[in-house]
Amino acid sequence: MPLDPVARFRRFARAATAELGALDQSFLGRGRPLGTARMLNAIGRGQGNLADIRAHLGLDSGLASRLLRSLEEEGLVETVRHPGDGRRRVLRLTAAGREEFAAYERLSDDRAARLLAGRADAEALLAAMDRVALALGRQHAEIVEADPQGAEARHCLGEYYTELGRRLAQGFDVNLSCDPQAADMTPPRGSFLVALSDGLPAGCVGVKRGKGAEAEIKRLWVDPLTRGAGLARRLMAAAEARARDLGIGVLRLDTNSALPEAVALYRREGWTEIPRFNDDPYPDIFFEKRL
Amino acid sequence: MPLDPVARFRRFARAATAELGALDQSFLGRGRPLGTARMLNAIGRGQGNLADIRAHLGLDSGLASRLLRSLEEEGLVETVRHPGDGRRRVLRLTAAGREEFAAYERLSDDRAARLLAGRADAEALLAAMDRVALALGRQHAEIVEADPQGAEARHCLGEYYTELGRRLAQGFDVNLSCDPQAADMTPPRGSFLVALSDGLPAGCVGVKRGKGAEAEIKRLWVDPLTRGAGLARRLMAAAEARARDLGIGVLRLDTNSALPEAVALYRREGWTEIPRFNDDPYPDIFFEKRL
DNA sequence: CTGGAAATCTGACCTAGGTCAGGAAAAACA
DNA sequence: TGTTTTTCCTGACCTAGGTCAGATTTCCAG
Repeated sequence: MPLDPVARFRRFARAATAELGALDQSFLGRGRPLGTARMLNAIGRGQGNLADIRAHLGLDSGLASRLLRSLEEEGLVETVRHPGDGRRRVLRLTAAGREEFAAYERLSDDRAARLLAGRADAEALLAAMDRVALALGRQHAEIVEADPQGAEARHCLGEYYTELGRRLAQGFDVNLSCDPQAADMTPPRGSFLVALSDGLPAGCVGVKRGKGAEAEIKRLWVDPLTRGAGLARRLMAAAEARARDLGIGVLRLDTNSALPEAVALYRREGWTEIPRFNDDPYPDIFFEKRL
Repeated sequence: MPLDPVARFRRFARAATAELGALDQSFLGRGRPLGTARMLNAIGRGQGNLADIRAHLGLDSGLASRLLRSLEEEGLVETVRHPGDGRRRVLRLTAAGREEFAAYERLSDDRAARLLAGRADAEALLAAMDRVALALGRQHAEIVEADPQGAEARHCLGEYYTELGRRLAQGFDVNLSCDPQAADMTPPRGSFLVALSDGLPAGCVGVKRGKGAEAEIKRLWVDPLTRGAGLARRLMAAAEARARDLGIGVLRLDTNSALPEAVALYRREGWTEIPRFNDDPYPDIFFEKRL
């Protein structure tokens, strides 16, 4: 007796609206209108550019200007001339502003912690939330360069190894594979890119410089929940662009035919198959692309 | 490399806020302010009582009055005196109002259908949404009397049988058990109660009248995702109250010790164990309660 | 150096939403 | 019967949010 999918979706929408509406309301507890609080939040998250904030929050320029003014009058935000462009203003929290921002963060964290506390099935609930969040926010992931030994990278690589172990017939042991050196994937030699969906890692790719001018794509991975939205393609495009910036003329990569969606992606994106170029035990198919 | 639970929750909150905020915005497309649209919606869902709507939408009496006036002026709603209490007014959609209400419903349905369409993992996504919706909206389930052969009841009973089959060592086959007659669980003989979480069934219980004055509790079931919020207790309390209304003085029930949480619930709620009173092959433990 | 474009600000104005005090009508109660 | 309570309505008023036209300052291309 399956339930109507549309009704299920709408039940979800109503429950989430009610819950998250209450979350919005809780922001009003600090005696500041919601619009002002949202702008403070955006600045606190490092958005220093008024135009970006306007676009992000969907505000009219007049309104944005007034909200900013009121934050300045409260002493929470200070503005300085943009060094390169005198028309712009760069926004920054004052000490008091950082304090206030932290108070808002605490409100959200407490609420989240309270909702999760004392639930035996918290992990299952979080997994469900991840799935929904990634499904709703698929397109919004942003790709940034990251430290290949940082927390985001370690999360992605851990998931990558786990998945390889599950999908390769012979399993996967990092120690048997040629694990790239971090320095080879750090500028100016190479690069490591992470896709962040709302600040949490959702995918990665490395550009690893070898001896001399040769370079390889390594460790392409996308969170299973996010697949199907073209994120792998975006990661590859970003990696190629970054490689070009680093003066790399030819990229190579190795992969395994047990990963057909990856092989199909490479073919689709203009990679050409070449003979084996290393003695790593795991790959069985090799590609090259001239930039 | 597990991610921070609070960060995961907040990613979910942000994604859902953005998505569902857009959903709210879409209601503005029909040229009516949100408050008015919400009131139209509440009336369309059968809320005919102004005070209830005020409470439900959290409106001031003055504001509610004005919103209602504007719907009347548009010719979407008509009010008549409450038959028993001349101070009250009963609200009802006109033909034009029903048309408009249907248009809003279609907006929501289309949006839901569009988001689900073309997703290979739609069922997994819906399951995740169910889990989140039930976790967030646990407390809101309402208990109503239903036709034991209606769609909600059939859904609950199907899930109930499946779960019994999984949990009883010998499996479960409805045909071997004494399946209650629908008429015995329909007023005035008995009753069948369904818990609805946002309109979708989340649990059920039956009061089945036997020959003469004896009566039994049957088919107590709560959706696994909703468990832990006391819904089973509420269902039992509602069933007992309904039984009392129907003039029943003593209730009995049978269950199985492979369902320890049910047995614990009965003991906690004041039921006393009695000897076997039927020859059904599945139960192995029997209870009674005087009302 | 000059005219157009970009980034922001200012003032005027509007709507939606919300609060409050009090009024009218009906019901409940003593 | 008269008094109190309940239900809803009305008018006055306020705030947050949003729009628009035009001003100011700066940048940039020619």
